Amino acid sequence: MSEQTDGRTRQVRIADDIRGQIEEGRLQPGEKLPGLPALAEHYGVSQVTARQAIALLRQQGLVTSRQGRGNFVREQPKVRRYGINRYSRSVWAGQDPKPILMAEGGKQGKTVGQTSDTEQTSAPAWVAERLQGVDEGDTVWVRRRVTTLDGTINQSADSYFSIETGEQSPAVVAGEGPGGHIARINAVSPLLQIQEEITARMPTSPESQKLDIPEGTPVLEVIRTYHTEAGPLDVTRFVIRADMASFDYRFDVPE
Amino acid sequence: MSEQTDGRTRQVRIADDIRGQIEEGRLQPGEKLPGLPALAEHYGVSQVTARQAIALLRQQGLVTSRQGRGNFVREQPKVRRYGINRYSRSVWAGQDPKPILMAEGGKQGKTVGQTSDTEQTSAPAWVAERLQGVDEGDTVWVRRRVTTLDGTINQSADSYFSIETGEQSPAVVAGEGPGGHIARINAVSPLLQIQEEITARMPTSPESQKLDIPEGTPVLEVIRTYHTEAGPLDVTRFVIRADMASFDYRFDVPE
DNA sequence: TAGTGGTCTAGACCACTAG
DNA sequence: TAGTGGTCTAGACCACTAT
Repeated sequence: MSEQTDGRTRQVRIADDIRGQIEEGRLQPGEKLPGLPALAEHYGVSQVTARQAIALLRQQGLVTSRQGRGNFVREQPKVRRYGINRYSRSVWAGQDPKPILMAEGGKQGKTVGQTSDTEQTSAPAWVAERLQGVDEGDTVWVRRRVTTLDGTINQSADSYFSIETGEQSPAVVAGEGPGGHIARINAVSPLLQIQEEITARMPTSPESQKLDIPEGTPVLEVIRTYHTEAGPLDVTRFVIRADMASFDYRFDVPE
Repeated sequence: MSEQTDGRTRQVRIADDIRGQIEEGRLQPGEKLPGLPALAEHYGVSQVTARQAIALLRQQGLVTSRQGRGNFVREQPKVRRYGINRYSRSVWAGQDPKPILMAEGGKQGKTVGQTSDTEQTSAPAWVAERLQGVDEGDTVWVRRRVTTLDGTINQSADSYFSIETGEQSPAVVAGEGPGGHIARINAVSPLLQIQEEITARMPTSPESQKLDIPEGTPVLEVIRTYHTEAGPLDVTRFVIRADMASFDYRFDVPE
């Protein structure tokens, strides 16, 4: 096992040591760690082992590595708070509402990107479970978007609609037209409730690439359903870098 | 770089290949992967590189490794849904309410563990921000708990209270007495609103150990504040295995 | 060009599990 | 005992960054 006293391997012991230095503030965010040769020398291990220790820290989201430059204590990006008042009627009922995501904390945020691309696919299970009258494998509409925030890619959002919705109101599916998306939904059928289901997981490799997610950063997966008088109309799955987002719910005590 | 055609390294290419097999269902959850020597042979790489590919999959939460046995496609544990009606008045206003976490989906769940340990500490910044009249570093009460669910450790919960709350109602701080925690809070001052703030991150090494979290599994960090007529009384931080939890919020469209 | 991190190899050795 | 994964090494070579 090549342990020495406790049950920790060399790489773990080195990682723990460095993590301690970060937590104590002796290594500041953005600061460069000693190079691999120096670390290997200092701890009396091979460079490969030193590198493994750094890899552990990277997986914990504490360190980033930049080839040809060095290893650095990771700087935490600003988190955006997603409060429920970003859905407020007063926001989207106006004529030129800001994008939903911008509703709150949009002070220093500038949305760029917003790739939008609409097509048909077969409904995944989790969509079928939530869209009325849609079974798994049925053809549905998807609108896929990737949003950039302050220059860094932030989230992807895939919105699913039934074929019927597409026929009745193409503008909703295409995400175009006057008045903002919620307002358009509301025009089709009055919007009653909003549901958000949240989990977290590690991104898959393609997601890491697509969203440019650094190692050691999980994603929040949010499934949002717009419940209208005519039933659920829009089921959207957001995948958001967890280190850039915080969801905030405040509600009365339910009866 | 030792790439061949695209920009992917060998380890990534192998990992992607195996991930594809998992997603297609050709490798079923719980199934054993080929051994490292076989993988190395099949892909024409060294065992170390094959092992690295497996490590990537482990980091993505797709594979677990058991020493002396092999690598296996990870089985997803059952997720528990945390809906807001676990806070319903009708649940805790009764005389012998179930533990909050059990309120919903408690059909097959058996809570064991529940270590509880109350002491004083100095308030962290995030507590001071939320507890009225408490500054960072002030002395406050903490009650720390670790909850076991169906035999596996599931979450830790640290509840913070001001010293005043401790004087006025020791039972609330100790988490003891008749009627369940929410009811006790409500008795001190009527409970008006509940706030939950959610993020996700990778667990630190000590947390991984304490909560027995497998590699590639992030944690959800939930900060729950009980807002009473007299202000926020209880600020609790939950750290929950993300692969065992899903939070569900459904609310009316805010004005 | 020199220094940094990243990938890969071959081989040694350790620890755990099964039969 | 044989097979599995886990750690570690030394050294080769690649890719990126600074100067």
